[in-house]
Amino acid sequence: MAYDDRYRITLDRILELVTLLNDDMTASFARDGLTGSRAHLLWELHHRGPTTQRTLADALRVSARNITGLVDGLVDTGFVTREPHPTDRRAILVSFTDKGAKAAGAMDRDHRELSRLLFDGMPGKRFDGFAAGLDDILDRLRKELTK
Amino acid sequence: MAYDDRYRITLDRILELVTLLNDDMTASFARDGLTGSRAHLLWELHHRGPTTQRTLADALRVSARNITGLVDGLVDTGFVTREPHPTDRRAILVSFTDKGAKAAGAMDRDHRELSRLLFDGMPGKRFDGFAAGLDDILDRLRKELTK
DNA sequence: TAATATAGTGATGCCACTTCACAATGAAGG
DNA sequence: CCTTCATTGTGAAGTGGCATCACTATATTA
Repeated sequence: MAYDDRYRITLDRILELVTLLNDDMTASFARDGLTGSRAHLLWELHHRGPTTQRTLADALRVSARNITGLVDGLVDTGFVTREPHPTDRRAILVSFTDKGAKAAGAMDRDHRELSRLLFDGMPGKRFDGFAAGLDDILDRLRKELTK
Repeated sequence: MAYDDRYRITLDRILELVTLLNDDMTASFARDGLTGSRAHLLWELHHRGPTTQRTLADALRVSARNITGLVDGLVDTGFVTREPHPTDRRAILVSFTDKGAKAAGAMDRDHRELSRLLFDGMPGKRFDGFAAGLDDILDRLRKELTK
């Protein structure tokens, strides 16, 4: 088999992995009453603590307007609250409710669980080989996209 | 470093790969005047030839109603046409226009090009190691999602 | 032929995302 | 202090993907 064909087949497998991961995570979020975007916002909040909407917009790389909408949804469904910013009266701090904090914790656990599902019990050499190749690919892609 | 941590870091890298690939492909589609979903439909058409909307709905795993919308968009932008089905007067055959066929060809080339960008020049052993690990992961994930 | 299944579409609604315009507030400089 | 400029967030309006429900037209089958 030509190299070119092996490359294409492997790329197809990567794309299949993308789909499967996406489906798995989407389903998992849905079980918690979340969408992917809202979960992403929660994830960011989990790592930053109470955060300004502007900061969230930059972190998620979406428009400020879109953050307003996502936070609206998360407030309606009880995951976060909007608190006044202590020093800047223009700004708003988004914070977890109890429900939101719990959901973020669940995401943390799901993340660990998924990583175990993928790798646990895999021969060390295979894992290392995979990780090395993955790093290589990532470097190539990052370079391509920045240039 | 604990194994668990290596697993989590590697999962994070996979997720970064997902994002980068997604961005790259989305940008590429946009250059051709396409969205991801419309490109997906074209891709399917490329591999099947003139196809019924019902069949497309099953192939893309979306509702029939959604296919109507996607085809509407692709007709408006000149990528496909709707032709009567020769034997079933309920059904519609979606076919490429010249522009659509060219776009599908371009997607084919882009796909090859991307696979080369990712793998070309990579040491054979590293590629093999990556491919083996990828297959392993894919098996685990497939099993998890079917059960 | 009558009952039933199937292909496609209108209506309606949710979610993610954008740009543009604008109000309130903050910051910097004269 | 006060004017000018920058920034935060939101209303308005639009695009696109997606779903369900109701309905029409056309098969299929008993």
